[in-house]
Order: sequence, then C-alpha cells, then structure tokens
Amino acid sequence: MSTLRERISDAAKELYLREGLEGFSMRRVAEMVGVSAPAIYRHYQNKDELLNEIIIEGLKILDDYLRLALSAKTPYERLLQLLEGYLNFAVEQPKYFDFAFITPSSGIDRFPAELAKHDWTTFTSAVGQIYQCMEQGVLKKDDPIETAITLWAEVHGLVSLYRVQRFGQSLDTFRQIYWRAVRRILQGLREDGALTEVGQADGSSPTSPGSG
Amino acid sequence: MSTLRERISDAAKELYLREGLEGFSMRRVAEMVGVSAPAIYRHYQNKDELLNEIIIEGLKILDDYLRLALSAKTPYERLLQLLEGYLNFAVEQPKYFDFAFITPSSGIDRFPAELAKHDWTTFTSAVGQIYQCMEQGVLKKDDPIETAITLWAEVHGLVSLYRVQRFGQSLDTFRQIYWRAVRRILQGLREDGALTEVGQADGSSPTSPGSG
DNA sequence: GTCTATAATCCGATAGAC
DNA sequence: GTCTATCGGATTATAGAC
Repeated sequence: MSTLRERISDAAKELYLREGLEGFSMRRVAEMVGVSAPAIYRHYQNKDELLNEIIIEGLKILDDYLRLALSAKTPYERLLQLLEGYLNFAVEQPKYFDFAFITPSSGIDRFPAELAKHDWTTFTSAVGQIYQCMEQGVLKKDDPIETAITLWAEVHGLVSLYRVQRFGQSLDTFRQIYWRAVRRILQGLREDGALTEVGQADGSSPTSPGSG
Repeated sequence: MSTLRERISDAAKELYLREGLEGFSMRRVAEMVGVSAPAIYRHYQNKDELLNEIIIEGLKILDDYLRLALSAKTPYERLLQLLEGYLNFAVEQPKYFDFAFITPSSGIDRFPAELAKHDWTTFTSAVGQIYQCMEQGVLKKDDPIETAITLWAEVHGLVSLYRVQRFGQSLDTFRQIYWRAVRRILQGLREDGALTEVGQADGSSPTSPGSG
C-alpha cells in the first residue's frame, strides 16, 4: 500500500536515476505514475519541491554508507571506513552524489535545510573520530575541526574530479589513486615517526560496505 | 573588425556569464548579436559546440591565473602561487570554474579534447615544481605525480565545496579555511622537522594575481 | 551566407469542469 | 483530487527566398 504522493516520489527518483536532471520533467513523472501532469501539483507545489525529495533520498543513502563505519573497533578504523563510505557512495550512487554535491545552481538555487543539517551531523561525527585519534596518539594533536575539513576536501576533490572524468574511466585505477592520496594525507597527520602504519599496510581499500 | 562567428562567440560568453547555463539559449545569443537564431547554425553545428567555446575561454583564463605563478623565485613559492591561482580563478571566475570543473553531464556529455590537453599541460607544470621542491629537500622525496594529485584534489575539493555553499558565503573566511588546509597538507609533505615554515609564516594568502 | 518563417517538440504551470 | 484543455514559453532544426 502506498499513497499517490509516495508513488510520485518513487517515480521521480527512478526517472532521475535513469535520465538525470536533463531528462527529468513533471510530465514524464506523471506518465510513469499513470496520472496527468497537473495531478502532481496537488501533492507537490512545483518542480523544485519534487527535486528536493531526491536530494533527501540521496542523503539518506549516504547515511547508510557512512553508518557502516561506526561498527569498526578503533577510531582510526572508523575514520578510514568513513573515508571509504564517501568513496563508495560517490562511485556507486553517482547520480545522487552529483545532485547533492556537484550540481551548482542548475535545478535548485536554495538548498534545503535538510542538507545543512545533514552536513553538520555527519561532519560532527567525523570530527569525533578524529578527536579520539588525537587523544590516542594515532594522529598528531591538532584542531580536529580543521583536520576534518582538510580530509573532507581531499576526498571530495578526488571523487569530484573522478566524476568529471579527470581520472579516466577505470574504477579500479581510481580506487588506487584515491587510497594513495588519502594515505599520503594521513601519513602527514600522524605522529612523526610513530605508528608508521595502522590498519592495512598496502594501498588497497578496506572492505566495501556498498558492494558486499 | 570581427567576423560574425567571433561576435557570436563573444555574445555567448557574455550571456553565460550574466545568466548562467539556465538562462543560456540560442535565441538570446542571436538576439544579442542582432541576427536571427537560425543564422547561428551557419557557424556552429549546435548548442554544445557553442558551449565548448565557453569552456575553452575558461581554460584560457585559468591559464592566465596560473601563469603568474611561474615568475616566483623558488619552486616552493611557485607551487604556492599555483595553489593560489587555482583559488583565485575559482572565486573570481566562478561561472567559468563551474562550467569547466563542476557541471557534470548537464549541458555537455563529451568533454572536448582541449580540456584533456589543458589538464595535462598544467598538471605537468605543477609536477615539475613539486619535483624541484623534492630535489631541493623542501618536500620529502616522494612520487611527484601522486603528490601533485593529492594537492590538486585538496584544492579542488576546497573550492568545489565553497562553490556549493558548504563553507558559508564569506570569501574572507573561506580564504582562511583554504590556506589552513593547504598548509596542513604541505606540512605533512615536508621533510620531518626540517624547514618548519617556508615562505609566509601566517595563514594569509600570497599576493593575489587576479585582484591586483 | 544570411535571412524570414515555421515546423515539431518539449516544458512548467494554471483554469475550470467533474 | 483528478481530469481535459490550454497558456505561454522554451528548445533544436529545417525549408526556401534573397
């Protein structure tokens, strides 16, 4: 059992995933649901409101990817898993990633409050892991917030450049590039000389939460 | 003296800078030039081909920003200036930055060969500075290509997140965030203990090439 | 080579009947 | 709440005169 509003929302997500923002239209959503286009406006005020539904769905899925990290045993492993969750979300849910993090003003100008709240929640979680790493001496004492920004920017830059085709098309190659870059950063954030390698010793990725 | 093709190209750039991708249309370009819309198709096969003109212009402007870095005296200063050129380009020419580096498939699917060539040229230049830094002992010996990727991803991630409103709206604040993150990365890439600070000692930016 | 005119579609959104 | 019909607009692209 599902309401018409839910069916519209589901169809919108399906259409966006299949056709992208370019092929997304109210008319086609209506056609998929089996109603006329104006009927949608009884449930959503306009196109932007329907598109917001898609962003929110993407954030939920990103949460699923990141939540898996919290089950790891040490703060450092949780941090690595968070970094991998971001990678897996971007490469396994590229359309959602694009819409939530890439697409600038095309489509939606004002970003919904959910987005800011979501950012804050997950960012705070990452800061917590980093803080614990510093307390344990796994990372050098530093400002955990600024350190989190530094790491977030690195992984976001990597996946963004991958999304706009700057690292070729091979996912395997990109995963190697990703982890070598991230580990190079982490190396610089570690206590000098101490604990040269924590966790995996090679450049391969931890277990993939999304593909397992 | 200018050909009609050049006038179309100029009008297209002007319209895109003023209205963005959303407000860009063949009709409006034609209107600006003072010809009918179909006349444009005598000089450009379709809309994508005209949009490519804009990307190429953006890459030329980016080159202007990055070329200023080469006049600095040391490899490390040239590297810092390159990193600042990227920042200045992104914040001073946001529309060009968005189109060349953010906008995914909306608008253009296949990226022109110019783009790949440009990437390669400027990237190679950055790798050269990094290599020299390593030879001089300013940076730890490492793979200069991977190091360049790591740095590129960091600055690209920072400016991309800024462009999608993740760091608030204050440019001054963002510049501070940017340089603190970049310097944190560079710190980790330096020889352990040696040369704790090269160049500016505070977190402020070098001289801005674009705003001076 | 450039023009006018127009085709053939698509879009978001609304009005008003039922 | 859903429908038909339609408005007002956009788009790429072509036909044919000049």
